[in-house]
Amino acid sequence: MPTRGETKETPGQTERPTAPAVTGRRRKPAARLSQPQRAYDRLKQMILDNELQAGAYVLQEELGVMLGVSRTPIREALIRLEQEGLVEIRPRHGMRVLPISIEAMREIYEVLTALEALAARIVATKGLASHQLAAMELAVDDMEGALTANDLDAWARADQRFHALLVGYSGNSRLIDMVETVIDQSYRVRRLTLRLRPKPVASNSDHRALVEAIRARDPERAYRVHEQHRRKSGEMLVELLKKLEIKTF
Amino acid sequence: MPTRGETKETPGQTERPTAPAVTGRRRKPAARLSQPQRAYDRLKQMILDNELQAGAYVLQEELGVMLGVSRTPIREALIRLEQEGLVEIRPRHGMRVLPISIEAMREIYEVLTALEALAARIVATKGLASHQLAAMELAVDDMEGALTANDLDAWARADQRFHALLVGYSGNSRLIDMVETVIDQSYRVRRLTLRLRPKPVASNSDHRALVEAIRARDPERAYRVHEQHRRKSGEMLVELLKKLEIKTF
DNA sequence: CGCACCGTTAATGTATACATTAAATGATCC
DNA sequence: GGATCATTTAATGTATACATTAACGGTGCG
Repeated sequence: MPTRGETKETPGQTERPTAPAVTGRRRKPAARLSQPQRAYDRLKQMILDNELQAGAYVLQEELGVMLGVSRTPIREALIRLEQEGLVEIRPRHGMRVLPISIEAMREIYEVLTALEALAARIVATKGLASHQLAAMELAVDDMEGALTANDLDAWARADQRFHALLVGYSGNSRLIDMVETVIDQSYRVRRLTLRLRPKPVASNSDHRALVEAIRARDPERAYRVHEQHRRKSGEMLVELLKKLEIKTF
Repeated sequence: MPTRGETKETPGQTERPTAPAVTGRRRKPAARLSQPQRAYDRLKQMILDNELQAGAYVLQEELGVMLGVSRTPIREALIRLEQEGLVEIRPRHGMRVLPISIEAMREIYEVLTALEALAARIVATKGLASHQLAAMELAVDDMEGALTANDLDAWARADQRFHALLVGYSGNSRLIDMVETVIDQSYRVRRLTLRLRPKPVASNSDHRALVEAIRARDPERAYRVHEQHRRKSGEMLVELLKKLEIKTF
């Protein structure tokens, strides 16, 4: 497909190229963020960091006290978190951090695989500037280094960066948002299983193969390689969860 | 940490098998819906029906008067609509119904194609009960009948039903939600171009081929057939929009 | 005549008061 | 003793009052 510059910028949604963790909306760098935005950021951070235990009910009032605001901004933050699938709002019981079931992980990796494979195809079709390719390669190098140094957290960060770069380079804002949503939903499980899973050694050759396919401008190879990659890790995670015999996280 | 309650069930998200248009959340059949839910439903309906013109700014106060509620439920509804990519909230100008650009349509059909093709693969892998296959075939029959009767609106409804059935049968709630989001985002454009596009005659053989692949339990064929189908219609729509030389809808 | 500054104001952001309602409790009756 | 129903109550749902702030227009100065 010709990468013709379309008419203009998309007046569509918020854009957020490779944001790492909690961002949500808003982009004003200097402006003091609104209370709902701050509440959203902090709550999301607490959920992802497991400071708010999955399954736990917390009342709006308590959340307000925790963050030093009234219930109004809390409610608005909760609505967003609910729509992102991180919490559930139950009429008289407060909000509940949603546990992730095995079945949920299956669902998540199913869509994640399809979406990221699509991103790989798009990126390989468009081609990348050399500094973009370099950024992806750097991420792979960092993963390799982290593995050698036996630093699993550093590996996870670099891996996350690699995938975020790939998806971000697709330029499709809807794709980017959707991937972020499911990545966030499954973040806790990945984190908690990081030290229980086999060392991610095979990952790296997958990543290098993807970069090569992109460099070679071979969309179908990029698609296939990356789909396989995500499918494998998804299946590994689901199997791991089954073995752990823990129903939810 | 104010941890209350224990890890109990593992209900993922809201489920909504084949809901046709506006639903959002909540499922209580008899219960009177909350004001935010009602506001959300009505506003979404008005947006999709083009009663709220794309690009138009409307103040929260005005929306409240329109729906007979205060700003509080309106705000909560707007947050959801914003997150679904239907409106934009601008600090002092009210909310704005987002116009759909050509670029946005490209993005939407890119992810829609990937997600529905995934649904086709899943459904063909699992297989369908005979009444489910019958429901899909009925939708195809209805499309055919509508075409013969030259009733484009009926055709569009049946087409929508067919695709909703396919995605719903995948059983993947995240997939279902994501498809619904982009379908809603692009609804207005499809509606407005319904009479400008060539008669959707090829569609039907695609649909029949998909049903056949599902019946034959051939996931890769189902995937391929449906990806082609959505890709074609996406490209057709984008080309049509370009020809119309209208930048946004 | 134009530009910048400042005060006004309209709209939102936020807190709070009030209404509603489902859950919990206890008393009563079988 | 147990179950049902009325009552209480705690939490949310909703409206409203108040605070904040950016847009706008007018005025004065260069």
